[in-house]
Amino acid sequence: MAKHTYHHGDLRQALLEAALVLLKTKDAESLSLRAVARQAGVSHTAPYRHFADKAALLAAVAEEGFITFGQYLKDAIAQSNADPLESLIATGEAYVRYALEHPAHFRVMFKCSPSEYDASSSLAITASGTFNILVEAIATAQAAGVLSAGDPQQIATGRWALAHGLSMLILDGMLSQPGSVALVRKVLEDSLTGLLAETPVRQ
Amino acid sequence: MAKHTYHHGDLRQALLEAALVLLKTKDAESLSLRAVARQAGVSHTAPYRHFADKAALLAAVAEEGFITFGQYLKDAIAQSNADPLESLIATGEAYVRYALEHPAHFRVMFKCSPSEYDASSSLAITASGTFNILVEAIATAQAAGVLSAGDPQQIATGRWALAHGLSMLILDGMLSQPGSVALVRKVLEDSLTGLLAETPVRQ
DNA sequence: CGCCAGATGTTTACGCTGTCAACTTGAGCA
DNA sequence: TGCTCAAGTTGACAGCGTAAACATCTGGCG
Repeated sequence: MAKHTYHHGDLRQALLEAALVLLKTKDAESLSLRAVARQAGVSHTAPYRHFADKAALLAAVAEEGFITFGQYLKDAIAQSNADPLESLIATGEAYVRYALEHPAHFRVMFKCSPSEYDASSSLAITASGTFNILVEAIATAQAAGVLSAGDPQQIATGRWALAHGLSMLILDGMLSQPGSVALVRKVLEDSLTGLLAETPVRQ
Repeated sequence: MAKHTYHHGDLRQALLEAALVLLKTKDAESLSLRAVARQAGVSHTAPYRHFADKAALLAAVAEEGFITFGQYLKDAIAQSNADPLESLIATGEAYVRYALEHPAHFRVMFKCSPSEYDASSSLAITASGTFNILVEAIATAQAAGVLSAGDPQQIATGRWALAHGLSMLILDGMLSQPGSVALVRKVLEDSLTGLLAETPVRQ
């Protein structure tokens, strides 16, 4: 398959890969449509044949991110030796680890304009699929009897928000990056056990 | 004080106010240096007499945000009737409320490039001052005996991260915005009491 | 086989952006 | 009074997202 024909063959995929290459070395801000096209060796308007606008390209890039991101979460659960509580800690750690290992990509994933989430877009479906990994981990822990009852969706929201906040704060330099790994685990644990001096009475 | 002289008088402050006006109606992305200058009724390079570059202007805008943001937190504590646990919940709610009421400004506050936090910049000092409000609320709760012992700084990090994550997720449309108020309170409470089925043993 | 229609990629152009250099204005001090 | 220098302006440049007009290839139909 000749790669140098006028017609590219699969430019859409090539553009996504080019974006990934740029995100490895550049930051999220400098990911311009034109830079992606250059990286793919194509004119600066060629992407418009495959994406409505820059936001659509970023949405596709974000979607790819959510897939590997979900893999991080699944791997973390798989390596928890079926310990449901350890799974919850591990997914939180994996969340932050993904953010630190792919900072630019992570930023793109969560910077897509809200309009991109409006409809039942492909991105929204993929993102909520990733979220569901967490929900199921919580349901598993509840079924094992180690986690209190409650809406798994809502509990997952709390865990997600905690990991997301930690990731963002570290990425934005508001937390000292060295030593943050130990801190992340401690915070994730505290959030499970609670912070009260007296153990609360549960019905 | 004639406002219409060639020399503006206090253009720096005027630019910050112009930025605030724009942030009320526009989103964070469209806050351009030139738009701020236009809003202030001044040529598009005038800001360079007061700010090194766009990032410096955004840093100043962010700093102003942290001040009113800190006021939200202080007000929340003041309205908690000296109940230390309620203070912790209320600060979390105030955090999210600020984010929802000033979404664009909130985004600017946490989008300043990490380099802006490098040195002991004015922004970094103000931001950590805001953070300290939380730290002190936690120390107060510990002194009152209602919160378990532990590094207040680290516990505050967890609370901050949780509120930050909730804010970001709501702003990015990943959480249904209606009904999010109740959810926020529930999540903040759960994070205090913990999620375990069995009450953990404390040493 | 020949050829045309439409998908795919290019060129050109527009207004916007951040930033720099050179210029002008005027306020305050000697 | 006149000089100096901070403060503001004008004009320019490259890069950006995007639209319109154009070029080129490919698949399917006669």
